[in-house]
Amino acid sequence: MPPESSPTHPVVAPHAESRQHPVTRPSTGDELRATALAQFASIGFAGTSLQQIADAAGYSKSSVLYHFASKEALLGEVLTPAIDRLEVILGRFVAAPDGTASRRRFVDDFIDFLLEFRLELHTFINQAQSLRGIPVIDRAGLLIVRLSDTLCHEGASTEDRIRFGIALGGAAYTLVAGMTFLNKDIAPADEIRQALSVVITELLAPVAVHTSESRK
Amino acid sequence: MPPESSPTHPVVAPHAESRQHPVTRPSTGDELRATALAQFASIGFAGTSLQQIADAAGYSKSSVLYHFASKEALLGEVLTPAIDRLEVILGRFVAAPDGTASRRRFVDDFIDFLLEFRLELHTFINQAQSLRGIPVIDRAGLLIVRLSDTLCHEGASTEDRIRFGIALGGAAYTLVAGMTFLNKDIAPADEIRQALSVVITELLAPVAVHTSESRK
DNA sequence: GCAGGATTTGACCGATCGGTCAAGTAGGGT
DNA sequence: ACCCTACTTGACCGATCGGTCAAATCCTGC
Repeated sequence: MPPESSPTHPVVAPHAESRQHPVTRPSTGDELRATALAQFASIGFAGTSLQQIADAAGYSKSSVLYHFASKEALLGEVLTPAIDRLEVILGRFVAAPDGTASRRRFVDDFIDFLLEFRLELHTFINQAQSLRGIPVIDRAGLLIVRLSDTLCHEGASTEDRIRFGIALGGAAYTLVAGMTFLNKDIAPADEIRQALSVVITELLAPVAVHTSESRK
Repeated sequence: MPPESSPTHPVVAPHAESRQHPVTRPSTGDELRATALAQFASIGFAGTSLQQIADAAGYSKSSVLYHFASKEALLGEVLTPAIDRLEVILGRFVAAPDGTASRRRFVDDFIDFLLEFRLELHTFINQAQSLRGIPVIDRAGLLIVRLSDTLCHEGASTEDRIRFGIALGGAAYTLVAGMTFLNKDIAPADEIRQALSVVITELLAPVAVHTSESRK
């Protein structure tokens, strides 16, 4: 029976260290997940073969299928943490009272999400339509729609929707594809974070104004 | 020998009508190009098989390979018109004197380009990294870099680069993927155009200000 | 009607696809 | 020593991959 996924059980190192320092080396499953994610994001799910993933990670194809029931299951395990995180962010946002401060914190949360799960977002964003029917994809799709509806309310203008779409798709592209051939990783990291914050706020702020802080 | 590509020669209908009215039905090559483009954009080049393209277009796989030398050649013919158009737009922009009016016309040209070649742009934008080495892809990559450099000048800030990336990737995403599951094609078409114009100008205007119209 | 190029197609090729299976190795508890 | 579990792997399966080729079929000028 494959090692069950849910929490990657540490087994050793009683003094819990979360990051993969040489003390707690990443498990085989983690290596495979990371390798698969990189391939899914750049070549696409349909275009990535289990053999490629296995070769890139230094295992055999059979080992990949030992750790994950199928290629789709592997995709599910790869994307789930990102979707969980996005769900938390959205939940926190709808729970808080409408207001500028709440909006601002949401944007901050969202940018943290973008930076941490850029590959997962890029994978989902650009392939959701062709992967419809896979549970994890459908779940993510519903989340995105909920997010859009929450940010734009019901009577949102076309411009508001387009602002949200450009922020979402633009960030996903810039942080993954654009990063590696527009600016050759010339990125002081926190400089990127700050620039991203300015632009995303600029894109999503008008939406906030329309819906809750319109005429003060 | 396959029918040569360059200009789709009409053969009939001396009174030239460019659009595919029932009078001049689209040629087999055009049908295949359109079908392939749709598949490349949604499933990805690597994930699309010649069989799928043939089936979707109502031909056999052999027919596809009769009209196009290979899968890569098909990709090339599909993307080339868009790249040609982009090249013209960029050329016109660098030829004109730096100024706000020139910038504004460039944004208009660019939005026309986005709307007309949305599938081509989406295909290239999200798969350029994994398709490096294919001539048409490398050519498009160079164009994008030139475009970025022209818009941002040399000493452009990280924020400027990110603005350009978000505008480019965001528009490509919104017009293709976002369109079909965020807003169920509720799009009065010119309403989309206008909203797009506002948001793209907003994203690229600061770049213009920095480089040429900074301190008036 | 007929010749001849343009087009379409099915049969076929070696390679690779996702996935199954059984044989094997490694190591810890007893 | 023993066994049991976790893990890894190569051989193998039917299906499909991109691509070749030679027979059909279609269409047009004569």
